[in-house]
Amino acid sequence: MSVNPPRPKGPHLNAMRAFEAAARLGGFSAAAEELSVTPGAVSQQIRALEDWAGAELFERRSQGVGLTALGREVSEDFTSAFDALGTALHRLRAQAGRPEIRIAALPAIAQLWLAPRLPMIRKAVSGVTISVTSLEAMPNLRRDIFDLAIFLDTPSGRREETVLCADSLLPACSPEIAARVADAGNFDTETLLVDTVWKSDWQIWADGTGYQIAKGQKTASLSLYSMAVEEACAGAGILMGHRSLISKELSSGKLVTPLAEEVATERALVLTRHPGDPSRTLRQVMALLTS
Amino acid sequence: MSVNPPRPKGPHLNAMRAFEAAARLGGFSAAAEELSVTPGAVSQQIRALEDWAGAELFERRSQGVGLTALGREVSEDFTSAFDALGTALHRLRAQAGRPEIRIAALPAIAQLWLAPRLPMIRKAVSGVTISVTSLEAMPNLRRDIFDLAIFLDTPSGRREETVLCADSLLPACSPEIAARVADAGNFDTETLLVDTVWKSDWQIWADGTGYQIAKGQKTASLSLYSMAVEEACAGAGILMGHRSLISKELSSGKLVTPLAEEVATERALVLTRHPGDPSRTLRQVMALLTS
DNA sequence: TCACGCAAATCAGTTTTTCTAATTCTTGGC
DNA sequence: GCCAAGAATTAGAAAAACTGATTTGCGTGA
Repeated sequence: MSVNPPRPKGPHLNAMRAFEAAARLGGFSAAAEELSVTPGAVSQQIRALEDWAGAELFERRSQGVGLTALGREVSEDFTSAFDALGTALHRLRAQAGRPEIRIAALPAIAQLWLAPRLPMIRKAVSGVTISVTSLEAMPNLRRDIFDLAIFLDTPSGRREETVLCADSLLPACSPEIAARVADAGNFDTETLLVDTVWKSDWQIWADGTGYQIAKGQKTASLSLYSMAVEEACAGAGILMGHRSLISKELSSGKLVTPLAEEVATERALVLTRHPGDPSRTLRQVMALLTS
Repeated sequence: MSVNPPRPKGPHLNAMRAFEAAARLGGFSAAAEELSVTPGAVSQQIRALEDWAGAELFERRSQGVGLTALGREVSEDFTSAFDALGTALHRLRAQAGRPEIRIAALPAIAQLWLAPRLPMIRKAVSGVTISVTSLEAMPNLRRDIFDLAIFLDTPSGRREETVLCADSLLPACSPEIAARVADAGNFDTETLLVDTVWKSDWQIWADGTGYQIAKGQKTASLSLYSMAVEEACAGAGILMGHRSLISKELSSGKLVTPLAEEVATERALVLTRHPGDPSRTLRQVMALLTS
């Protein structure tokens, strides 16, 4: 019982945040992704928290980690605390009066679906800064400060979600290629345009329709879907199109469907807002996006 | 609308914590005290948060700060979020199974009231580490990780508070000095022992009893109350005693009261625990302290 | 059976954040 | 008018957090 021990300090806030993210997402790498840091950083932070508590929060297994009983016990507490913090931040930004709407979207959605609608929105809410950030994966709206997110996802039916339009897969190409396919009766000799993020789109479509993709089929990979669309318009091959994203090209005739079969997927273009009361401007933007 | 803007980041967690503390305590210096940093650090953190939000959270006034409308609007959100975080931490520590009870107390209370009771407690809950930290001011139990706090305070009647004993002021000195005072009929020629933290104790007592403290009264200042008690026992002067802290010396006769007048104060020795369900061990320790 | 890949641990070195220690500013009270 | 209190503002120092490279452990598919 020393007379004046240094005031005992709690663990660092960042360590708790790292633990919360890892617990919620089920792994250090996923947490690192969400927090925009390396997995090593998350590992160190969580280790620090465990050292402070004097007990392990995760079981380290060869491929990945799992929560210990203790970790499971406390993770929801941390999650709801950080949710509350996120909500506080959202309110602060909303009340601070700097009028800004931040939208997160898949790169493909940002360019093919959102971009054509932006001018209309900017005009309707002039004076409000609209910023669009393209992300490969849906951010956690309770943590990252976005007002809206538009991603291709399976609708969950939660109140903060709005389905913008259903998604379906259908081949699309320039009219010339469509003619060649019609002549040949198959697309075995054509190049298939494959988006690296949605590698399996062709397979999904084939499974849904009964078509076979030939062993020696030529393919070309593109890392950006919008680039694949442009290539398809330019006659570089056949794209496996998402109807929600290429409707403009289809109606203008730049792209046509060489084969009629269309496969509906369980996913849809989903607009998600932060849970909590939306501002008037936000409601306005949502209405414009939904219409 | 650049294609891949860096993911927008929120403000640092520490900045939010600094804001929350300053908002709750009504000033940067008080927040700095609670967070164990300098006021400059708090000032910088809050400035960073304001920059992020694009709006001021505090009105800077000549002596101190006041919340702006915006600051007032959001401060409770942050407070409850950090309260939730504190509770999560408490639970983590409690569940982690490292059996430890942390007690915060005024130095005087730690040495004069708690120390004599500690051996009994240690015996009763052997295997549990009992740590005592002496602090000049009551910590915020929702933030600092203490299980119990014992301070001299006005009871608020909240559930987590237990009054250990009422406090009252009465002069105390060695029997020799008491004899001299009885002979002279006053203490004008004696030295008054003054604790620097409780400077006004003599004045409070004088106000309560009608005694006058002479202009040229000799005084001796001590920064530790327990040292003042020792000095009084050694015959160095008259101490303004807190009955709750010197009852042992009074009953053993080491200290006696040269004047019978005792002044009750509205304060008491208050035991406070963290709000939230106490562990079995904690309940046990509380029972021992209360008895 | 053996590379391979995945997820995490580790560690040194670097970057970023945070803090301190002075000094300055403003203003209310004596 | 001078002083004290509380905050702002620096530069520089200290602490924290992060990266990048490497290692480990284990399941998997050729």
